[in-house]
Amino acid sequence: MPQPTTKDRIAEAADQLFYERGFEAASFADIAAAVGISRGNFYYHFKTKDEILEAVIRRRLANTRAMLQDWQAQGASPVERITCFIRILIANQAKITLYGCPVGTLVAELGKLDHGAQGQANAIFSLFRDWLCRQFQELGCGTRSETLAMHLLARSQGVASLAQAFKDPEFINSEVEQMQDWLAEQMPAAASG
Amino acid sequence: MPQPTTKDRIAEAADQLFYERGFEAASFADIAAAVGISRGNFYYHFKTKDEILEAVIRRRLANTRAMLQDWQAQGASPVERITCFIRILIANQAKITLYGCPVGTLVAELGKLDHGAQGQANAIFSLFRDWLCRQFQELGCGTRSETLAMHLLARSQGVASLAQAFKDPEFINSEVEQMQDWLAEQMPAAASG
DNA sequence: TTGTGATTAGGTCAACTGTCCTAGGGTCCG
DNA sequence: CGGACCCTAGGACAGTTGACCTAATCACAA
Repeated sequence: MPQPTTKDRIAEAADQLFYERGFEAASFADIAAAVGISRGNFYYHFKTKDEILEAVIRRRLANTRAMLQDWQAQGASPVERITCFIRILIANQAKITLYGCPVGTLVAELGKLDHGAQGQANAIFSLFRDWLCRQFQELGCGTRSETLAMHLLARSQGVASLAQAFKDPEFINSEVEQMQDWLAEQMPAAASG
Repeated sequence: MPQPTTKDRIAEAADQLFYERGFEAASFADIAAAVGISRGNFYYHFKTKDEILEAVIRRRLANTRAMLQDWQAQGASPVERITCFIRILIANQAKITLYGCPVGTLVAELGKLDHGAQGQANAIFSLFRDWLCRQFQELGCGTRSETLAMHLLARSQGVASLAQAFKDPEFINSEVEQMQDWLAEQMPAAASG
């Protein structure tokens, strides 16, 4: 299909607005204005706001899966692939400085709202965690792989949080370098060197 | 004063509710119910919601300052004092697993709302950063001190984010241990050992 | 052409928000 | 007693929200 459907365009606009303003703060009217359709028209495509949220999460899950597959194909070694992950922070530097991590901020907000979709949103984190875990296993980290994956995920989250708080994109560069050094230290062969 | 004023009780209840539900999601009605006063009565004590937010931030700033002073008195060495900081994650383990970091989630939300008070809320982060920076300087880390302070702050944020996302208090213990090991490595005297 | 289902615009609805007003209950002082 | 002042309760206000309906429009097949 060459043309994206209206449903897709709504999901795309909602995706962006949920990121920039948060799930609750982004209203139907905002999304409608962004797509260029009338407010009432929403009901035909999505019956509730939660349905839009689900569509946005499904969209992000699909995009994340595709990205991970790309990295799997691009990176020759596990270290190169994990480096791809670390570099998202740089690729999205400007947006992260403004709005933080899309996944982290959404999961945090849904958690505070006791929203049932928090589990679905968290599946994006799980996607990254499991993929990273597999890379560390290939690297030969064995049982430590899951711990290392969670550790790297946490550090990325922390970097995004503080970069947004202090509006400091440079901090991202500094931490990314440290993460790459850390990654080099995790290679079992180099551990004793 | 043995009895806290109504204004203080409002600020205290708002503090907790802003933490648990977020600033926007916590309504006047919620806070009023928590304090046990009528909705309309708010206007006498706080003219706008932003005034309540300012009071909450002032409250948190004061509490943070007091806590840092306590650590300054308690910890004999800089390492012990920094360890105090790391251990807040464990002291507040249950709440962090439910609601994340109070400072980080508030700053992130205010940032997304383009709220003018983000700078004030961020001052809490600066308080921690500057205090940590001084500890690292005393430890002999010199010019690296500020980088180390920001790094430790970021890691704490990351740990809180993921603990809340995965609802996993155990992850906090695991990361706290690593942070303490990392801290030991930063001591210049032990760098070559 | 007519018909049919997909899509849209515009508008209504109750519920809730932060804001604001007013009447009155306390308490102290003269 | 009476007036002044701090505090409170309850309700009214305009604005916004998500939800929902209906009539009109579109594309396309028979």
